[in-house]
Amino acid sequence: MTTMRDVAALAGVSAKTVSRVFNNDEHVLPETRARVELAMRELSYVPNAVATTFRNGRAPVVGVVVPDLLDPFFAAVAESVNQVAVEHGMSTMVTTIGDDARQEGTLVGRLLSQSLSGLVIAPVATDNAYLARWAEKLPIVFVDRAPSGVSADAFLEDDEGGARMGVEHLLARGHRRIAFVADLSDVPTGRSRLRGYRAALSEHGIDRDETYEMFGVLDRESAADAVARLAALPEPPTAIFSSNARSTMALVPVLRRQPHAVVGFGDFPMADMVTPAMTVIDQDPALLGDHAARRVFDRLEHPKRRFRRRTVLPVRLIERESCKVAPPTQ
Amino acid sequence: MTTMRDVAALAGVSAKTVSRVFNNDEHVLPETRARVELAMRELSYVPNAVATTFRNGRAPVVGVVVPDLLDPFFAAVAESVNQVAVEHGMSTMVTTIGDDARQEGTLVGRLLSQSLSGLVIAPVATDNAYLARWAEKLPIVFVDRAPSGVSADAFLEDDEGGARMGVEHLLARGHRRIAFVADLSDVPTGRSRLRGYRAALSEHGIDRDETYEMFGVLDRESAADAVARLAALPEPPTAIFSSNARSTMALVPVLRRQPHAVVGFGDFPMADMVTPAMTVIDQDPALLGDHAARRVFDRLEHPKRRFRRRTVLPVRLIERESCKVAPPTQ
DNA sequence: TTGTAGGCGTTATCAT
DNA sequence: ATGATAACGCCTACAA
Repeated sequence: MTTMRDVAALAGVSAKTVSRVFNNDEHVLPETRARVELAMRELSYVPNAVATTFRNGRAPVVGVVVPDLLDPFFAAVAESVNQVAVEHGMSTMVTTIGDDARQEGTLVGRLLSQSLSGLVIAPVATDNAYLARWAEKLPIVFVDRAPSGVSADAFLEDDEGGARMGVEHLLARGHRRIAFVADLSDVPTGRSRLRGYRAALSEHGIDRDETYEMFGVLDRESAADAVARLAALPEPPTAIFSSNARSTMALVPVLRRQPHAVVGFGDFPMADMVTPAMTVIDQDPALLGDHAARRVFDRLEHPKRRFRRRTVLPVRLIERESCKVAPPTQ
Repeated sequence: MTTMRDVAALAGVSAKTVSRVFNNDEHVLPETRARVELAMRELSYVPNAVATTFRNGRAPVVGVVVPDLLDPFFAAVAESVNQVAVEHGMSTMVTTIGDDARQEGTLVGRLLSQSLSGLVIAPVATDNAYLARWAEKLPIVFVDRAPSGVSADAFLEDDEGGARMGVEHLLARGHRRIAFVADLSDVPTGRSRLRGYRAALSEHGIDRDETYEMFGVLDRESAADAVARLAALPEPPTAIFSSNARSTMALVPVLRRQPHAVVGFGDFPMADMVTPAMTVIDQDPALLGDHAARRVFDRLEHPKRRFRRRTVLPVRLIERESCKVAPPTQ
């Protein structure tokens, strides 16, 4: 690997001068510059980015931590963070942590020990206190899920309001027995959405029925199972509010056999083409990722400036077919 | 940031001893070890990974380069590379390069200057010669698309055979006028699939009709446009072979208005739930990514060993509904 | 068993 | 305008 010293030797200057040329420092004579540039080309010099990072204690890299890249929501977040990073001449380092909260600290720590310039994280752990010691050293921005145990910027979507909107949509169509399905019970977003669901019901004078709240709907099998259990209840629900896109997608096949009016939180590709076409609360993950990434760079560029810590982006309901299953005439 | 020196000072030993303790070196007295470990905990010492990387010239990081994370195919590849990396105690650095081949060199160069341990790449550029100088320094493994201008390991799916299989499926159902749609004309995978398409036709004595070969089908709008142009031909095709999942997904809405028998290359989420349910050639991107990542580590662990350079994974046809549109009775 | 010296490649500081 | 020096944190080689 050619280093600056090699280039310097060939050009008959010091390493520092090569450094100056490479970094477009003004204070280099044009002819010196020319000689150095020639030498650089001759040796096809590429700087060792690690050495530079080591030197200034900061890598031109933004870390991205998401549960799962197969979820189009998080893929979109990662994608847009990456775009913004590239705009700023940086790279992204993406790590997925799965649904296992216990791994989170280890994996994120491994990432952060790389002297990243910033971090965008959608955590799965309910306690992110392990990030506190890093937060002074680099901007950390939460997306999709609020920080807990550490104070940091956060870009969230209106989980509670969105859930409420979805449930109200079902109520407006005459449904009274509305179930709630979600993937895992302890994900922060899931909790907020559950709150919104309950709020909508209680505002309409409907008593909460815990047997209507189902968790663990991760795939088609568990979705079929959940719907079967709901159908077996003495007063089976006529509608379902699905708390996240993954659960919504898993529900689609069962709905053909056992129709229920459904509204899901989170749009997904082809949601309008599946049968039934799914009515969803749309979140715009790309925008979320974009905001988060820009905040990282804002913080880097203006260390003193004060920013709003928590930004909640609105969501909107996209009406398609799945909400149109009629309630029983009473 | 606490360093080994800080820990050493507190524990009353040399930095080297701290290093030994941290790396589980045998030659440390239990009591010394205990003192050092206490000091490490007290200062909550985390090693500077960049310094280590700098020192041994190699980061515990595998690079992943894909065109686009929103494409579930590449998301799955990235996801499984990441899993294998984590298994080996490493992280992944994912960069997306979009469809712009000209950016590829720059972005990949930026990535590689970080002293990565290995690279898994699904290139968009038709010439990857810029990788030649890196290939001696770290294992580079191509996925999905074969290397050109550099020799490297490659894990590919059987593009030509898969396309042939898909077209033959349509032929077997009585179609004779079969169109080919793809995203971009110069992607290597697209070329192979076009070859397979042509081969299947010619083996069945059908003359090639270039007006049946459409490119630029990237989204629903361009898909509608392409189908309209096909329908306007003097002898409009009755079936379509779609060269990739993105194009196939884009085609779904038009097919409802203008039915054609369709087989697509590449499965996608919910393909069985959309209307019409899409018949596809399935590729298993997770397996592709897994193989590629493992090859990276195999190369790292056995620098001398010889490996098969090119591995082609089989594909299989998943029959659903979209292929069942009947050809006109003649 | 423990410690010292030196260097990986780059760049900030201070001279000249 | 250019150069010498030193330092970033860690680890290998060698010494004690």
